[in-house]
Amino acid sequence: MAVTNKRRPTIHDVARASGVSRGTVSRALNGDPYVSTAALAAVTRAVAETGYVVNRAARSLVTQRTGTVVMVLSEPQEKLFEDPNFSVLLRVATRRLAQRDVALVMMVAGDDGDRERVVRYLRGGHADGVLLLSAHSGDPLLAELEGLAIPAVACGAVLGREGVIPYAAADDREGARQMAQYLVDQGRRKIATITGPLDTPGGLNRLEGFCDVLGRKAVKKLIAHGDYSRHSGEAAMRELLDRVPDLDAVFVGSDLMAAGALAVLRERGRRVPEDVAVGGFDDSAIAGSTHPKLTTVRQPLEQVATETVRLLLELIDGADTVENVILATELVPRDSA
Amino acid sequence: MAVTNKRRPTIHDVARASGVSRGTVSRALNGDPYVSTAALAAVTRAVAETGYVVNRAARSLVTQRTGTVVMVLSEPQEKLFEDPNFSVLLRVATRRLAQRDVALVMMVAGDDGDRERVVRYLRGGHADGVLLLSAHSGDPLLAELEGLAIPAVACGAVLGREGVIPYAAADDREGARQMAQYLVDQGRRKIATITGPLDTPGGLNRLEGFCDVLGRKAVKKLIAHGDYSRHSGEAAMRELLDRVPDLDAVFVGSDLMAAGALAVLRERGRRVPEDVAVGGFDDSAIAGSTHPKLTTVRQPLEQVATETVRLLLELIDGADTVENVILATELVPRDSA
DNA sequence: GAATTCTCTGTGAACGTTCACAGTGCGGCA
DNA sequence: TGCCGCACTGTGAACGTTCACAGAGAATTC
Repeated sequence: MAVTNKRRPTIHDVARASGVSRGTVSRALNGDPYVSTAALAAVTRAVAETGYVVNRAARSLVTQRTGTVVMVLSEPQEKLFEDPNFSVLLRVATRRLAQRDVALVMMVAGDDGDRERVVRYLRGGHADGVLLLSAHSGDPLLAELEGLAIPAVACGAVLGREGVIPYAAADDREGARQMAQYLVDQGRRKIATITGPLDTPGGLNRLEGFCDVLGRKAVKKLIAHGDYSRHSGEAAMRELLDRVPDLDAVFVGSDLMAAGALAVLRERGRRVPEDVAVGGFDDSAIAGSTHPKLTTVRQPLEQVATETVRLLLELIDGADTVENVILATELVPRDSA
Repeated sequence: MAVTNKRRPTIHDVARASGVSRGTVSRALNGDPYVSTAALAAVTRAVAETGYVVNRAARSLVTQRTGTVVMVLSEPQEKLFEDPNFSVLLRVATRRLAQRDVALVMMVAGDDGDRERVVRYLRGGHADGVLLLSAHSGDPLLAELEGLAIPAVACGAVLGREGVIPYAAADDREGARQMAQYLVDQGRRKIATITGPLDTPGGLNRLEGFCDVLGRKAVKKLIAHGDYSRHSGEAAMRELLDRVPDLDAVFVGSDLMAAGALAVLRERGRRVPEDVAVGGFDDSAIAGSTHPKLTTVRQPLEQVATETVRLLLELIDGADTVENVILATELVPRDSA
């Protein structure tokens, strides 16, 4: 264990220390089978001795691979920070990639300037793949991405490009069905819904699932739209109450919006769940902290993240295509319904 | 605008296209003043024409700089995702770094395996600097970091190393003073507090500020401890109510814990703010979504992130030392006090 | 008018890897 | 015995930059 030396040890140092050549060290390090056991042992010892760590820059200069993946957050309104889901995705993805010694670079693609930076970064070949988060269908980044021909995978489907950009996601539609059915089974008769943005899979598919159970025509007047923000949940709830004063349940497309809806219901003097039952979606941290606690649909975010990473790594490793992954949801009954 | 060419253009291509030498292109690209306006124009044009983007690997091979900074999350309990502050820090830091064309790679340092990976990454010279998030004083990573002699800056002080690891942070102590004084001014007489972990600056300094106003001896029996989680806020509130049934105010060290405390107060039949006033800290998203809305202390997280990045870049640019930055807090009166 | 400085330019070397190629020695097989 | 293939090894070149150096004119100074 050498004291802090000014110069970092190179592969030459390891070669000298182990008495073999550069090439053999490289082979030993990269798991080439044509390395004698003696050489392998010598190299292993020398690496430990010198504290050698491969220089990625030099390696990627010749291999044309970077060992880096970019996570792009395309969140136009800066509401990312309101979304507790995001942190889960980040944490899990980082870990999974780190296990394969792949570094995760974060980039925000909020405005045109951001986007240009992302594209420049990718075009420069600084990453082997892209992990897309909350990409909307109209996102101009998507077109640019396709031109780049770089492996890309999304967390949650990218609407309109389901066949183009592979993804892993929760089964939003089935989850919504579960909740709608649950409300029906509780004897609710006038069930409204507050959707997320319809250009996101969560917004669209949760509405679809809702309609699957209740009938598209029957719920026509019982739909209001939000944008996943708490505030939009409040606004949509007000709108619904004005339009359909006698509603007795509402399925809200995200826990955060549901928290907003709860506040409005209270403000309007409706008791939850006695007068109005409320169902959320996500089972995020906020679901346990509302009053009353939120009955919601749990989506397996950790698994979504794990699978997304797996897909991306497969593509990077040369797979031509990969199968999308859809994960099951689970209804979590609490106090609001 | 060439069609997707197989080979990425190199500096040689730009040199050829602009009729100058490699060296001149490099100089033009890096803002060297000794470049004629004619050459600069030719290079600029050629870059646009060829779609050239510098190859970072090649550059960092010779400059020994990577253009990369690591953000390390040392959060032993996986409660990162409960913390809305974190996303703000991440978003702002990413942006600020991107503006300087520095990439941000994320690493989690939860267990020993994680930590080993972080150290190996840094020892390999893969990053120019480190951004520490929520590092506790006993974190073994800190010692390793010092041995590495790599620029490191923390978001929030690292207790016990304030003089070693530079930081930007909110003025926790003064913020706590503001809240304590506010509660006193409202006529509250028996003011308790729930602290964060005392090995974090937020835990310690907010308690200090509280004591500054109320007197250390006077509050001896009125202190309970939490760990920033919602659940710990509930437990601490119960403990306080059992010990001091006639308390009429409580200053809670984080909004999330305050949300827990509110739930317990309600459960025990105390009206907020009539019977008990509650003050939080952070002004995070949750503060607006509790019932009643939380009176809290706003810490300028975006500024904290901005300043942290600035300090780190200064160190990377060669500054020997930098001054810690302490930012002012602001009391935000809402309904809970 | 010569010497000196200043601005700008091109060139060779180096950064630390991997890869392709050309061995070398050894055992088996005809 | 001679030949071939096999297991393993070493070496030169290449990846795409930047940097130090040297040199060419032009401008400035004495």
